This record gives sequence, C-alpha cells and structure tokens, in this order.
Amino acid sequence: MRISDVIEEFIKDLFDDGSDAIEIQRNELAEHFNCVPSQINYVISTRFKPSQGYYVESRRGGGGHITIKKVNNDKEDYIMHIIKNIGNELTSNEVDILISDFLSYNIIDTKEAKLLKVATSDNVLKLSKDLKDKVRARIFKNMLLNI
Amino acid sequence: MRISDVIEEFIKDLFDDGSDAIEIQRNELAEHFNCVPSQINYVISTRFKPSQGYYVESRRGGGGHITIKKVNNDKEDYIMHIIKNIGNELTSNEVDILISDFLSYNIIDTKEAKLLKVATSDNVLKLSKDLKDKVRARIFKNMLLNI
DNA sequence: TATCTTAAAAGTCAGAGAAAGTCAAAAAAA
DNA sequence: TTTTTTTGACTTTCTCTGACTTTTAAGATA
Repeated sequence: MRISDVIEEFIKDLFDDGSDAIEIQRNELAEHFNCVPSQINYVISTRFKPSQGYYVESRRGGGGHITIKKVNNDKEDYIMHIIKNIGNELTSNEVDILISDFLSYNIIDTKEAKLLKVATSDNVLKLSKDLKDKVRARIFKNMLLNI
Repeated sequence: MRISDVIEEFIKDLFDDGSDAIEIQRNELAEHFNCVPSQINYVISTRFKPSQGYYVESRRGGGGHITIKKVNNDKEDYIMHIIKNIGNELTSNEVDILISDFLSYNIIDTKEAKLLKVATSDNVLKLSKDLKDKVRARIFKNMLLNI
C-alpha cells in the first residue's frame, strides 16, 4: 500500500471523534510516517480537495499548523428541499418557524437569521395581506438560495 | 500554542468588562509571560492593527503605558450615515451603486452583498413601480441596520 | 523657578529560528 | 507510454529575541 493512502486514512481517522475540523503539524506527521514533509502536501492536495468535501487552511512560522475542515453539502441539500416545499405564499409565522429550525440545525448563523427575518417582516414590507405573503415567499426563497 | 496567541487572548480578555479602552504596561506584561518586552510590540503590531478594529497609543518614561482602544465604529457610523441619506424610495440602480461602494470600503462582504441584492431585486419583488421602490428602500435600510 | 540629570519606561530593527509551500525531477505504477 | 507518487532543494511566511534608541517623568541642582 502506498504511503499516501496510509496518510490519507490516518487523517480521515482523526475525524472519527465527530469533530468537523482537525489540525495537524506537517513536519510532525511526516516524521511519524517517515517521509518528506512535502508528501503531506501531496496527500492534502490530491485527497482533501474542496470537490472531495474538505477545506484546508494553514499557518506558517513557529507554532504553524494545517487545519482541515469537512464541509458537508447536507446544508445545501436541506436548503433546496425546504425551498421546494415553500409555496407561493409565506406568513411571518412560518418564517419564524423555519428560521428557528435552520438555527437549531446550524444551517444558518445568527446574522443570516436576522437578515432573513428583517427582510421579510411585516413592518418592513408594509403591504396588503394578499401581496405581502407572496412577496415574502419570493424574498425568503431567493435569499436562502444565496446563503 | 504560541506565546503570541496567549498574549493576544490575555489582552482581549481585558476588554471583557465592556470597556472600550484598556491599558497595559509593556515590561510588566512581558515579565508575566516570561518573554522579552519586544514580544509585546510584536503581538500588538500583528494582532491589534486598525484594520482589526484597534487603535494603539503609548507613553514612554516613568509611569509609561500602552493604551489599546477598540474602534471600528467607523463601519457603523458610515452605515448610519448612508441609511439617513436614503429616502423613502430606492431604485435597483441605486442599490447597485451603494453595494459596490460598500464592497470597496469593506463595509460588507460578498455574501452580504448578494443577500442585499437578491432581497431587493426587481425580479424578486415583482411589484408595481410605485410600491417597488418604497418596499425596496425599507428592506434595504432595515437589512443594513442588521449587518 | 528654571534647568540639568538620571532612571524608567516604550520603540525599532535586523537576525535567528520554526514552521509550511512550491516545483520539477526521479521513481513507481497503471 | 502515461499517470501518479515520492523526493528534496529552495522559498515564503510567521514568530521570537536581544541589542540599541528614543521619549518622558521625576528628582537634583543652580
């Protein structure tokens, strides 16, 4: 088995505790596997690409490290599913319920929640009942698509 | 964890009582962390830059000290100023200009820009001309208040 | 009082050290 | 042969250190 595969597996195992971000030190890892440090870069660039669901950050210098984050597209799938299930109209109450669901599932952060809420609130729209819920549905769905 | 990060955190914790300016003594702090005094300068110059929302002043000589102020009210002031200058109506064109100004002054990030844009776009609002620009102004201003 | 002196701060800057990144050539595998 | 993996020399970025400089307050002296 090639060393790259072993390192790949080792890194993936670090996620086993359920965390969605892990941190490694390039030189330390290279020493552990008895390979040159740049081998770690190779593994990362071939096996932890965004298209494979990972996002990588790093810092050089003393105490430097490499952070690998798992990005899941569960989020996008969930949002698309919700959007499809919102009809042509949406009440302020329904918005509140959706937003609180999104927050508890960590689909959006509190800032996005505030923006969604304010952009679709009765006070801001100030429209007749029949127009209001239609406009609200359109704004809400389109904003969601951009989150 | 690197010593610079520890010192950074220590200083930031000093703001926890809500004050927007804190005062430290360079030598004292260096002694506390068992590092050379210039390390404090390093931390300040890399972690407390104006671009990071801090403003630093100091005095030498007996009883000298370093004062760190939290600023970044610039952003809020600017936003408030803009909001006050937006009337009751706002065209799609005006939105585009404002958003591109905000972006170039780093008042908002690209995600916020997209949300502002989509929530106020003609296609989404789909209202008669007289209503549209009024609703757009309200949505835009209220969203800005929450950025 | 006015000035001079000294000590107590903070500031600067360049060099050393500690990481990670790059890239192309060699080697191995498909 | 073509593609993937491995290697290592060189680069870049970030952190830490210490010698030296500058500024200022406070005390000493005329």
